[in-house]
Amino acid sequence: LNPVAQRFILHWGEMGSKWGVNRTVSQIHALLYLTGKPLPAEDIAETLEVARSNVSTSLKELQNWNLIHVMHVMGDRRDHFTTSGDVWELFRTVVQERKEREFDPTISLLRECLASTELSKEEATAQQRIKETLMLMEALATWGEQMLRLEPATLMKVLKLGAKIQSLLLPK
Amino acid sequence: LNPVAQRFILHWGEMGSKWGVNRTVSQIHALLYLTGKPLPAEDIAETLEVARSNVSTSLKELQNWNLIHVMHVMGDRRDHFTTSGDVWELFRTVVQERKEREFDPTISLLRECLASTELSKEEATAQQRIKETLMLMEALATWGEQMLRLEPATLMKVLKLGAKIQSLLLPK
DNA sequence: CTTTTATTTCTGTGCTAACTGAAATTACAG
DNA sequence: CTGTAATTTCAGTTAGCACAGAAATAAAAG
Repeated sequence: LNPVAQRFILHWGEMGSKWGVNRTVSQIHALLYLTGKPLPAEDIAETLEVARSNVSTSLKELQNWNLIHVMHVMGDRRDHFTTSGDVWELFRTVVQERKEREFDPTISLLRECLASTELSKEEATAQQRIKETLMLMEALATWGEQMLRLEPATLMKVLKLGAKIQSLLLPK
Repeated sequence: LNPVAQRFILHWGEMGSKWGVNRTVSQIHALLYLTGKPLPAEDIAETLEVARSNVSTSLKELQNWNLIHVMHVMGDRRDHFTTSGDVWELFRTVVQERKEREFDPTISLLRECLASTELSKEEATAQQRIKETLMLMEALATWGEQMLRLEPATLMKVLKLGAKIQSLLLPK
């Protein structure tokens, strides 16, 4: 394994950990991403020097995240795995999944909190703050959904526009 | 502690864990946020039923994240802690910190990877993909910085605009 | 300066999640 | 069918983080 690739993969693993993603899972994904070719589980295990069973579990996890898919190679019975080479698509998938798994349930909970009658008037501050948290999260969720539906190229333009968006906003 | 507040705090703790933030740290922050009033470490420990020392460490951590600050109350020697009641400000702070701690170093690493001469031409795919990852991250970083400099109200308008931004983009 | 109060640092323990290696299962080849 | 290859599941181990409690330090009061 090329030293540059190795550095990338190790860093990606650490990065994953800091964001609540299993290290091996992120490493495997990084490897598939850099390699660009479908790899069988055994090769992955060898390259990353982890147990074959660990690779199996991690691949399942990556499939649950919709980040990789199985492929087959002529004359080879083994499953091979690839990931998209489009970094935008990968980004979109991760955001999408995390939104559904973590963001949406939190929004539900906040709604329930506000619907509850158990908050007395001494807790007006708390109620107000939960409300504002909910509004922020709803706004982010809706906006995120819309942004991720855009084409990568369009999305890139939006990013490039950056703060200049203000000027388009003001005339109103 | 109000049952609603309790639910909120517990959920926030779990949420934190999933994003790589220590559970107690997130819980303390949630408590301070809901309470709205400066609390001494001891009260926090009692309310959350964790060790006083644990609170001490977690408060330090929150200070490192610029999420809370120390206050003093007349006639009370103890340190009291508060967090901003502005959810936008909190959001901004977290994004800012994570960008500096995790995003920026990754960008540096990717640059180093590309500058390295160790990638042979067989690894052209890898090189290309690192490059695209770098470009995405740079674009996000720059854009994020600009967005977070905007006033909360302006930022909210941008979110509300959502995908309609496309129409403002097309005429060009 | 001594005593009390507040806070932090440190050390050991416990818990969780990750991981390995073995066993079981599944899929396929002959 | 039988045997082999591939994959998954499972049980036990390990490693790392979170945490409690004790000890140390710092700050203030008297």
